[in-house]
Amino acid sequence: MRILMRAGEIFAVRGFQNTTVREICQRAEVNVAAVNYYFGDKERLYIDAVKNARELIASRWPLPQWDRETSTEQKLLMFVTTFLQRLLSTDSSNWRMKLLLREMLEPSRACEEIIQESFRPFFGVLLDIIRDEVGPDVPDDRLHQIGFSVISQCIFYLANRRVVEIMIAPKEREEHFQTEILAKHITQFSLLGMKSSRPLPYPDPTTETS
Amino acid sequence: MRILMRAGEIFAVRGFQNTTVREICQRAEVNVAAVNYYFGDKERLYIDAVKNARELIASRWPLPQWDRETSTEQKLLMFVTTFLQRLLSTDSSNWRMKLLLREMLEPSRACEEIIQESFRPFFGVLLDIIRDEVGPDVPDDRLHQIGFSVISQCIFYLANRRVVEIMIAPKEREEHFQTEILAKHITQFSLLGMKSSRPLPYPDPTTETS
DNA sequence: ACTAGTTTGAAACATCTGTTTTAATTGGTG
DNA sequence: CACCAATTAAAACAGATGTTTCAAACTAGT
Repeated sequence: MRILMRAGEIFAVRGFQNTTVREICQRAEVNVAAVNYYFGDKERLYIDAVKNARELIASRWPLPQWDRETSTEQKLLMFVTTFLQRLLSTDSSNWRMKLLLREMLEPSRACEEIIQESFRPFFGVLLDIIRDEVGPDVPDDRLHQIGFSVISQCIFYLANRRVVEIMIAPKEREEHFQTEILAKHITQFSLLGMKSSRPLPYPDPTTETS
Repeated sequence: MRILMRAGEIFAVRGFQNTTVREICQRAEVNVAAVNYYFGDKERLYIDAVKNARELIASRWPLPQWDRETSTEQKLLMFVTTFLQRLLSTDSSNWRMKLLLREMLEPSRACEEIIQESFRPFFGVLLDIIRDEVGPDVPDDRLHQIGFSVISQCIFYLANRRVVEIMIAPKEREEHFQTEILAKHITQFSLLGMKSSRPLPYPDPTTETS
C-alpha cells in the first residue's frame, strides 16, 4: 500500500515513462525489488495505481443527491462544483485526479477501460441535468455537444492550469478563480448557453480579406 | 530541415521523453550523430521543433480580418472557426498544433516563453471580441473567465479527443462533430453564455443529503 | 526452539539511450 | 590533381533503468 500511494503521486506528476521505479522505492522506503515482488512489473503497478485512484475519487467527493424539488440550476451548480472540487482540490489526495486526467489526455491501452467505466456514468448524470433544462425535443447530439461544453470548461482549469498561471496575475487568480467562483461562472454561462438552439449562419468566406 | 520535420512529428505524438534520437534519425534517414552535429543535443532539437511549429501555425491559418461592420457574432464565429481549424485540421501539418498543445498542457522550461508569445496575442483578440459584446462595464476578471470558457471548449476537442471517440458513436461523430458544426455550437453557446452577469446564489450545503 | 513460508536487501544483469570519438567520404577551389 | 573544410558513418562510451538473482532476515504456527 505504501508503494501504491507513492507510485500514484509520482506517476500523477511525471507520467509513466518519466517515473523510475528507483524513485518510487526510495520515496516509499523499500528496496527496488519490492515493486517486482508485489506487482510483477512497473506497468501493473501503474494500472493498480490508476484503479486505486478511480475508486477513491468517487467516494471522496460523491455527487450530491437531489429530489424532485431541486431546480435544474441548483443541480447543475452542484454537479459543476463537485467536478471542480475533484479537479482542483489542493488536499493530499489531489494527485489521484491528476492521474486520471493523464489517462483522459493520453489513454494507455491498459487503462482505457478504467477511464470509460469512471467517466461514462458521470457524464450520464450531466446529460440528465441538461435534458431537464432543454426539454425532450432537443436531439441527443446537441445534448452531447452541450455536455462537452460544460465538461471542457471544468477540465481546462486543471489541464491548462499553467496557461492560467501565465495569463492571469496572482492577485486576480486568488480573488476570481477560486473553485466556488468558477463553479458559479461555469454554471451560469452554460445555463444561458444551452437556452437556445437557434441555428447560426456561417459567414461567406469570400468576404474575408485575409 | 529533414531532421527538424521528422523530429517534430514524433515529438508531437510521443512527447520529449518517449522519443528517441535513434527513431528520429531512422525516419529522417540520417546517422545518429547528425542530431548532435546539427543541433547540439536532443533538447535543442526539441526547442527548435516547437519554435518551428509556432511560426508556421500562424501563417497557415491566420486570423481573418474584419472591419467596423462585422458583427460580434461573426467575429466570434471566425475566431472560433480559425482556432478549431488549427486544432483539428487533419492535413499533414496537424502535428504542429499537437506539439504546441503538449507545451500548453505541460510546459517545458525552455519553451514556456514560446508558448506565451504565441498564446497571449491570440487570447487578446478573443478578449477584444468579448469586450465588444458585453460592454465596457464588465470587469476584466469576468472577461478572462469568459475567454477561458470559449478557449476551453475548443481545446477540449483536441486534448480530449480520445474521450470523445469513446463516448460518441462514429456515425454521430461524423455527422455532428465536424469542425464547422462545432464552431457554430461553441459560438452560439458562448454568445448566450456571456449575455448576463447575474449572480447565482450558492446552495446551502446543509440541504444536501450525501 | 524449530521450521516452512514470506519478505527484504544488495548486487548484478541486460538493455536502452544520449552522446562522443574517430575515421572515411564528399564537394568545392586554386 | 592536391588540399581543405564540411559532412557522414560506424563504433564505442557512459549512464540510467527495469528486472532478476540469491542469500539473509523475518514471521507465524507448532
